[in-house]
Amino acid sequence: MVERMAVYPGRGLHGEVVARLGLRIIRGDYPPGSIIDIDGLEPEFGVSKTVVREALRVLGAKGLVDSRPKRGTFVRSRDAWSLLDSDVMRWRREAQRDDDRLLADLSELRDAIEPAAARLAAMRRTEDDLVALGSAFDAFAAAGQDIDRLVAADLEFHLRLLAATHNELYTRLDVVIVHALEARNRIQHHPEARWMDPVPDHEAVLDAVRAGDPDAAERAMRFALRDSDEDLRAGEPPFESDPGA
Amino acid sequence: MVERMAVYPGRGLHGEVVARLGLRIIRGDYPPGSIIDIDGLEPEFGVSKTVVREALRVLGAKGLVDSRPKRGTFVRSRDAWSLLDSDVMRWRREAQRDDDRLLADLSELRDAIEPAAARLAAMRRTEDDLVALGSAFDAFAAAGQDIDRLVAADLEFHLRLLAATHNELYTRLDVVIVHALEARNRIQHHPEARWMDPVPDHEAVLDAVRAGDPDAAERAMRFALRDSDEDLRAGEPPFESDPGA
DNA sequence: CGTTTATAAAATACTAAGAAATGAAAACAA
DNA sequence: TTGTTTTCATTTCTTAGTATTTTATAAACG
Repeated sequence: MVERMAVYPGRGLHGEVVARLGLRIIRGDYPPGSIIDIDGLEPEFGVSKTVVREALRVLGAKGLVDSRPKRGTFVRSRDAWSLLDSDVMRWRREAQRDDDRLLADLSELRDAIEPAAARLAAMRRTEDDLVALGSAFDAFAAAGQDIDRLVAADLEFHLRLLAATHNELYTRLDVVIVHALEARNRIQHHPEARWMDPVPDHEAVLDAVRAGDPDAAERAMRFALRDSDEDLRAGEPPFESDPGA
Repeated sequence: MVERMAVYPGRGLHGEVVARLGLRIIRGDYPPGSIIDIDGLEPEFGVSKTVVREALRVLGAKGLVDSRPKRGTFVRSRDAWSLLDSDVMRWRREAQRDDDRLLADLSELRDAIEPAAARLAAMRRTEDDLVALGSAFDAFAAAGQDIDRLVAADLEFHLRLLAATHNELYTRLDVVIVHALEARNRIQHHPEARWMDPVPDHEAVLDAVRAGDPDAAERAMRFALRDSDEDLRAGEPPFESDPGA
């Protein structure tokens, strides 16, 4: 099983402050440019100034805030935020500010990354990669109607594929896959809306990667993503395409 | 001009510690799993324990370290590092540990991202985007033999293109472009190795984006990237392809 | 009148020392 | 062996105070 771990919250009191402040900023409670009253924050969270400062350092490391003598601690403009950071992404989803737009952005990024990753994986996969991909696929196929197992196996498969590129930067884009799938699964909640069977699409990708056929792998992945997108569009606004009925 | 700003170093004493420790970790001075003696660090950097702690918080936010009671503060395994973080990327390049591999990884990522970005840009570009792209291109064409101006305009063009996608996640992948170009320019230092004229390739991209033709934009970008890669291969190992001469 | 140079103040930045909480491992008991 | 308690190293947090940086203001100067 692939392990992933978010950094914040966790690890003590200050992590709590990081999480809550980060969420607030992303939610827009403190608009960019506005100054955060850190002395007022201290009693609010019931922690000492040191903890607040450490939390702000962490948020600063993720591009959310900056602080200078005489000017104060302020929220940086949105284009300074590390939007690809795992925590920032999670806070964004928790804020549910623009979940639709986020999902759209994530999907567009997947469209670029995953076919290319499939291509690279077909060229570079090791025996271990194939074993991992194979077992993820098997779990996928064996999940049947169990939504949770299905979702987990789906994620596992795509992450293993990224890893099989043996390109660390592709591998680190796992955050895109994780949140794209989570966001999608939230929308696609109603189980009775039987979507297209995803197993054949994934099998085609796996076969191409096994065969070491880059072109086929890329093509199969494009196909799988398109099918998945269609499911999504079909799942969301019920029968929007049939207003006359 | 597009503004970019690295977060660390800067902003006081603690930023210095962050930068130096980050570089050390990425350079491999403290191998993953090893425990960092923070009490010993204190006199070494000549700062108080608080500053060391804040620096470690920042590094923790970027996935480089973690610390737990009774176990100590330790370097996390490499696959926890935020390799897409701007600072981590810079430290990696400063460490020059595996600059070749990094450049290869970056190029492979560009191959996936930029054609897709060109496609999106062709569909979504605003009038402002076209003005910005146009002036970047003009600066590019007018740079002549001035390497520095040429490099700056090149970067500007590609960043503007990312921005024209109007997809924040694509836009934030600017870090990939920035470091890919910087790493490339370091290798491609010798100016007399006259590479292929890059202006026509960029012009084709610009024209397609102007015309709102996604397919043409994607194609043109692929073409430009391929030419650029060939320049690189031609520039590095002199005449390796002609061992018999 | 405009420009440079001192001054003041507001906020962060840093230091220092100690108390509290945590959790891993050892000691102990069943 | 297995489960429970105790120990203790280490981080975590608190508190209080000092230093530094930067901006804005005002004064001196040409």
